[in-house]
Amino acid sequence: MEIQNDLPKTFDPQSAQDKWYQKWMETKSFKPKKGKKKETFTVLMPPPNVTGKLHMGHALDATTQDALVRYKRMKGFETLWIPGTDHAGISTQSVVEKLIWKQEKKNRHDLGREEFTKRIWEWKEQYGTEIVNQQKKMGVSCDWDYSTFTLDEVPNKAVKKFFVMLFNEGLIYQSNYIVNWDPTLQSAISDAEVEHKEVKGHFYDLRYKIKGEDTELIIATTRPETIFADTAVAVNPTDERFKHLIGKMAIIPICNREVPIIGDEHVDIEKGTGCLKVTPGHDFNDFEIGKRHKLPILNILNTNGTFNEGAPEIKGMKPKEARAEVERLLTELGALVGKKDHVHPVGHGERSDDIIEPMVSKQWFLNTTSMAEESVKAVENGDMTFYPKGWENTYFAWLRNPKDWCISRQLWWGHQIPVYYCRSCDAKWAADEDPKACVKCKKTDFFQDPDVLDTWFSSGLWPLSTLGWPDKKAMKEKRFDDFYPNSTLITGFDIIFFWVARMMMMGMKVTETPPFKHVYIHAIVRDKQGRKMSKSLGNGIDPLDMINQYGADAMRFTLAAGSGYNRDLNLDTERIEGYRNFVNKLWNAFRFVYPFLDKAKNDLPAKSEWHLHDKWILAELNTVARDMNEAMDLYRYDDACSLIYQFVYEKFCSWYIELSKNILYGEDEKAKIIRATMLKYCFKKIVTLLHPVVPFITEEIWSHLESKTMLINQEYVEFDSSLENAEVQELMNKFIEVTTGIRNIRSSVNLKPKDEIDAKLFTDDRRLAKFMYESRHFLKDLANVKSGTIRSKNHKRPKKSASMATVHTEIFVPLEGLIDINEQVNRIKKDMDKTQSDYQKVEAKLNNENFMRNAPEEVKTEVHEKARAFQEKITSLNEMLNSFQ
RNA sequence: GGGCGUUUAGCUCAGCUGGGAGAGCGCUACCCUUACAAGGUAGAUGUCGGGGGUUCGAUCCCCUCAACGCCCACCA
Repeated sequence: MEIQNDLPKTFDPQSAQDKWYQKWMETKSFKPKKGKKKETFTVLMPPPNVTGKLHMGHALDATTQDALVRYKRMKGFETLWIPGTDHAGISTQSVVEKLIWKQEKKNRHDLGREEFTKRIWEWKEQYGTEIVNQQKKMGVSCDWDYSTFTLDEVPNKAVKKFFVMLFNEGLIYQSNYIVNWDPTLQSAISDAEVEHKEVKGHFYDLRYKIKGEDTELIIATTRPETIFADTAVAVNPTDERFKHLIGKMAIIPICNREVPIIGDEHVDIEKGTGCLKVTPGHDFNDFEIGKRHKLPILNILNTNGTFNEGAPEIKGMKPKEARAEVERLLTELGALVGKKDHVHPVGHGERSDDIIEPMVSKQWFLNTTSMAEESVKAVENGDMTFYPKGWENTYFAWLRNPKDWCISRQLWWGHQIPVYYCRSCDAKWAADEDPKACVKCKKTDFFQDPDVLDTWFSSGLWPLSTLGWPDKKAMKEKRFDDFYPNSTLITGFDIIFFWVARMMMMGMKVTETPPFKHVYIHAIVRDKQGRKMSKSLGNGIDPLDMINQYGADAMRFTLAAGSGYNRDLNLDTERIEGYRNFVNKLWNAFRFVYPFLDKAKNDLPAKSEWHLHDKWILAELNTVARDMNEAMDLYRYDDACSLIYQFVYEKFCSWYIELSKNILYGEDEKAKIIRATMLKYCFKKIVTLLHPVVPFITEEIWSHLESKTMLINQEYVEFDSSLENAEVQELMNKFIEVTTGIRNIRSSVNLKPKDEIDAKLFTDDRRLAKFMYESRHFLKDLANVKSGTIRSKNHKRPKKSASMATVHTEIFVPLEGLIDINEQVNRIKKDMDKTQSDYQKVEAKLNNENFMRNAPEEVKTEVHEKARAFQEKITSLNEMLNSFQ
């Protein structure tokens, strides 16, 4: 029969991608719509930084979120997915500043604040659009009308509103405090932005003279260049060696300044020499010691990290150079008594990778103590849940030990701090609207604080501001009341405290409700060897390359299949290729069904008309639907993918389609119609189940199944108890086992596919016997069985046949003369050995009194059943061996 | 220094409340069989990191050791 098929032999992802994304946009399919469920479902996209191109991590983000969003939408939730981009303060400012330097040899100060920020805006317009285009390529079904940039008007209002609120409560305060100073950025950064790295350095032992005595102290330090800022020497007050010196004065070498010797518990007797130089201006611990002892604070660094006039001998030098110079001076003076290699952690700027200098400066801080407490409670009492649960430990670790958050940055790109200072009086106030006059003296000579807020300050308010808060009109338009709180937040574990914790604190502070109910933490994408993808290693994989090469669906399926509760996802492009093949397999399965679609009815026939194959495939499909729903509800994308993958290959293509050929190419018109209907029905369910993960090919196939509707709007497949049929599933499993057995025999004697065979089956399973008999035509297609007999096991077995046994059926293929008898006998003996060893294991259990006494009834029945089955197989194998006698 | 995690087939990983070890990729053999060679059929492969314990029974629970990874922590 000549079958017409105008579908291409391989699936073309690119055209489907463009076509359907456009269609979905035109039909506004991404906008929230009331579904059969009353609830809404909200997902907030972690806004990518505007600093550049999307990487695989974003692709994973996009895939897991889009799959979830499409799934929930199909389940009938009124679903909203909010996109956006982040201004990423430090990151963006330095990228653009570098670019301008490269092109024009000008830094930001040459341009001035206004011009410089204007340039960043221009740059943002360009890259922001590029990011959106990339996301669209991936198929993200977010509502673009909700798209928000962190520096938009509403987020800016949110930032000011929140700032003023906390300022007035006294939770935001300004203080001279020791902060992490990044000399490259020339700004303070928060603790969370500091990365500690092991650095090779030295332990220097320095000799300090004691005033008025002939003794000295040896002090160990890794930073001799900071001696100029020392304001004390500390020993442990219980240290017998030194406690008599407390209260005396020590003399700092080089500068010959006198500083008090103090006793402080912080000093570790074991560490170093047990004597500590105290530098409150440039060391976090020393700052605390200084506070306890009311020591003066000296600052010997400029904002660019060079030394200032406080350290005349090394003025203008950078720390490394200065250290060498100080070492030289100390040696000259004979004050350096030792130098040992020493590896120790040193803070580096997350963005600049520069060594962080602790420095005292006036900064804005946010006291997070009570907010952190609330955020911890919300997770403890289940108002917010982490998936996988283990990540709550990371969250707790951070929030149970809250530190005040340094929120001011000496940058230009960001939300300027809404605090105003009067030049005419001493007034200082926060305002969420541009003030007209000084709140106190009413004069108009005032200025705004030049600093901007930490990027994460606006990110923390993201769940609120994207829904319009605090602007009443915007909140109404964006339906804040319907969509807040968000349902699920999906993100990587690397920003649990940067972002998740901050959103929790800030969201709960404003609304007293956690901003989301679930947080699903996905893996970090690494290369196939488990290394982080990075520019320096050159092992990054560009999602767009993958989409061009294999299609968005294949990439998405790969990422989803690799995402469960794991923390690493080692991505090998070979896997994408493998799933590209799966996508193509699905396409070709559809190509098979396609020519018969005109025969298919829209509704399933009455159950009485269903063939056993139909009952079976629908039961299997139903099981898969149930399990996939469960998997998706738990964010087990890996399970969901593997379930449908297995079903499509192992059940649907290998058996149901193969078994359908005999009917569809046959003469029985009625049977053809029923089978075509069934195939169409199955296909609709399959593409529905797959759509959240591979939206493009499924929508394409759907368009051939139902031209009037779109799959994106269909209802997801739910479990239907009326389709359950364990009996038929068992029978089909046996059928498959026997058929595979016959093929196995064929393969073992090297028969060509064209060689027809005669098969003799022996079984006492009467239902199976009946079904095998009815399936004789199918066996011709499946294993080229020309003729055969089916008998019960009390019949005589044929002599010298190729044979094998399942626990229920013996298969004999008479091939006398064609087979190697020894080989066949060995095969059976090998099977016998295995079966006997299996049997002995279960038999041992049954003979074990303790097992029989303690094991639960169902386990015992199971073991009994196994023993019986093995026994039956052993009997069968013996029959076979006998047939060679 | 503290915490978390990982260790299962050559590779990447799954194994729920303990009851005969799984998937994908790769590999081997044979096949261009009328949806698909981006395919089909059949097949091989594991002292479930080491040691101890609990149990009738441990990949799974407990203890311990080891290796690797990540996070946090004040640069004496």
